[in-house]
Amino acid sequence: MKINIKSVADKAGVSTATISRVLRNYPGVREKTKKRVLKAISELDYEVNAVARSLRQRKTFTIGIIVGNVLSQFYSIIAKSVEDVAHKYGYNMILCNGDDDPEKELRYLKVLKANRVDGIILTPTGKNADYINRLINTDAKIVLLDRLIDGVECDAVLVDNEEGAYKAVKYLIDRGYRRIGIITGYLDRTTGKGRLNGYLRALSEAGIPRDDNLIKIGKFKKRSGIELTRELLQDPNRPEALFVSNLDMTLGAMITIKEMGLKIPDDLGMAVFDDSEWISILDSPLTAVIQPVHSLGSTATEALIKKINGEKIGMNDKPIIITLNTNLVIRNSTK
Amino acid sequence: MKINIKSVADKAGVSTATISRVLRNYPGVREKTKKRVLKAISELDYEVNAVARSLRQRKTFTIGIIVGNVLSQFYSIIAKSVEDVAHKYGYNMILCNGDDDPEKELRYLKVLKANRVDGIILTPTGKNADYINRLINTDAKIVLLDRLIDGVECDAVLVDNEEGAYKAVKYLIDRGYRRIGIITGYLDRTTGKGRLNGYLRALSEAGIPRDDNLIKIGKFKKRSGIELTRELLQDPNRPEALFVSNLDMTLGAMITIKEMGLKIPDDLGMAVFDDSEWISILDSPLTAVIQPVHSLGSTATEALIKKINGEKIGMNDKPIIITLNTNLVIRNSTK
DNA sequence: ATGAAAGCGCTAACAT
DNA sequence: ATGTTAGCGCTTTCAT
Repeated sequence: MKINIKSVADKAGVSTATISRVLRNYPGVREKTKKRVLKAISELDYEVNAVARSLRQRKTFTIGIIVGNVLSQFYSIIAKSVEDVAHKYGYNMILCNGDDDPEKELRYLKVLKANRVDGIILTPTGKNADYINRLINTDAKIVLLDRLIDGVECDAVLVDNEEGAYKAVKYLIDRGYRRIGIITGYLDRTTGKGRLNGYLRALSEAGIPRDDNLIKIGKFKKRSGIELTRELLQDPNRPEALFVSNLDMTLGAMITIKEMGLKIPDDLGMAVFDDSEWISILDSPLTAVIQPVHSLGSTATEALIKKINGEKIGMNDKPIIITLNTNLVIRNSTK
Repeated sequence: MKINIKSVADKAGVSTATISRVLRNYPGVREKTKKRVLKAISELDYEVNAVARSLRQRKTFTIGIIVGNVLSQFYSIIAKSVEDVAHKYGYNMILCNGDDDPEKELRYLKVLKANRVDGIILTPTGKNADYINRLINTDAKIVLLDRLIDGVECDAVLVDNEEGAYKAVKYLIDRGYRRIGIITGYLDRTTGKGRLNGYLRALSEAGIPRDDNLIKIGKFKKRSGIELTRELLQDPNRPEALFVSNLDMTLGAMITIKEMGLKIPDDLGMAVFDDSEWISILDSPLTAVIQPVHSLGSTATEALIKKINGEKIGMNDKPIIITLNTNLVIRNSTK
């Protein structure tokens, strides 16, 4: 037997309108009636049908989030912080694993639209600009996280990648290193490009000429870290220090370094982007740029919910881009 | 201007029923009509309203999953594997972070019910047995993951915790250790209890008497790992080897061990439950019990979808409990 | 304070 | 092959 608002109404001897009022704590229901209704609800184990409610109210109280890959620590922290804030405001979260694949991203954007989520937080691949622009034009509420998209004007929450990388590389330079290698990811991404730029700025400020042999571009994945580190370190004229620009690549780098039998900091100085507790218990804990990952997620979600509620978050209709700062923790990975 | 199935119908000059048929690839629509409809759909950028469809079909093509804590590697792998399989069958996933908190668990169970998800995968806290039984009785499709609940009969997918722990501890014994400490979590959980039992079985088979000073029970969290390891190792009569029964506690244990300046394996032998790539690049990579985490998630999801489709997965209406095996990887954490 | 009834956008049974 | 229509379960306007 299916129970719905009608069953409750019948049982309580009132109309469905009254049940609805009680359900939403609407004023104007006599205390006595309310009691009777609540009794019926509990006796029938009635739970409102959110699907029907969403249809009627044109509001789902659900936000969608598309992340690159839940398996990486960065995104799982994002997922958690988004969910925390969403929940605080009574929203549910549909988590989608975009896998950094533009096709999956597009598919999920469509799924989220079909499900009429109230808003979307997107860690964009950088593609699908057309579709995303169309969404924005049809009044979809979107906040970008961690990266921007060429050709799309949209509110976003980012990290100051350049400054973070700059601080780390400058630290290496201050410690006396001159030949510093960098391993970074996709340059068509805000993150990859920014981190490279920070590296270059630190070098140039110190009057160290750019050496393209020391610059390796990969995919922000462990595999890239393994391979690029090998390329860099097998060179007879290898760098004295390494800056690795995300955690997954750092894992890869450490695998190669261990395999080659190199010791940090004796054989190689190191600084990395992204922190992890595992990094801090390594034999030589790594100096790292800490991203405010939790704030990234919560800030984006707060902004999204404001947008959903119709509050303006930027000024004069320009999209707002919030940039959060990083911190450098000094550990024992340099001489 | 809102566009719905009616707008498309008007534009294509057919009835909404025909649009619906095209949308769902129903046979019995003339090719020519279909083309016209598709054209109208694309021109209007129409996307079906899944909320309305769900209401009508009484089917949301959504499954809910409640995990302990997405921040831990274990659960994020689970989330990913569940999502992969769900997606393969055309289901979306609502991810809920139960935080191992019975109240949050209950709240989320209600949310999922209200949203009429087609099924639920639950990593249970062990509480809320009454509510969960009521759900099951009202025909909700639920599969438990990783743990069981006292007083609830429900399909489940587990790991052979006892056997895994047994193998690890037996290995330590085979390497010559006799005084072996264990750090484990909640004994009222299938996991905590099973892992302790495996430890005890290995000891008893080897004729080593149980020593309660060597058994530390905590919360499966980093903090417990830190504290319990300290208790164990500060004892003048400290164990020669340590078995830690999950990854978060292992992180904690390593923090304490590093802090105390102890060396593995010289000062202490180690074996742990759960693997991680970080564990394998430690100075002394740890011998570890590998759980088939990915299979856990995918097996549970496959089972859930079968249930949703009305296929029986157990025999004669008994719930089915699938137990997956673990593997022991030997590394360099013992003498 | 409460009820009647329309309608959110879709699907499915039935009719043509 | 296509259309008509009722209705999924709720909310909301308008009556009373």
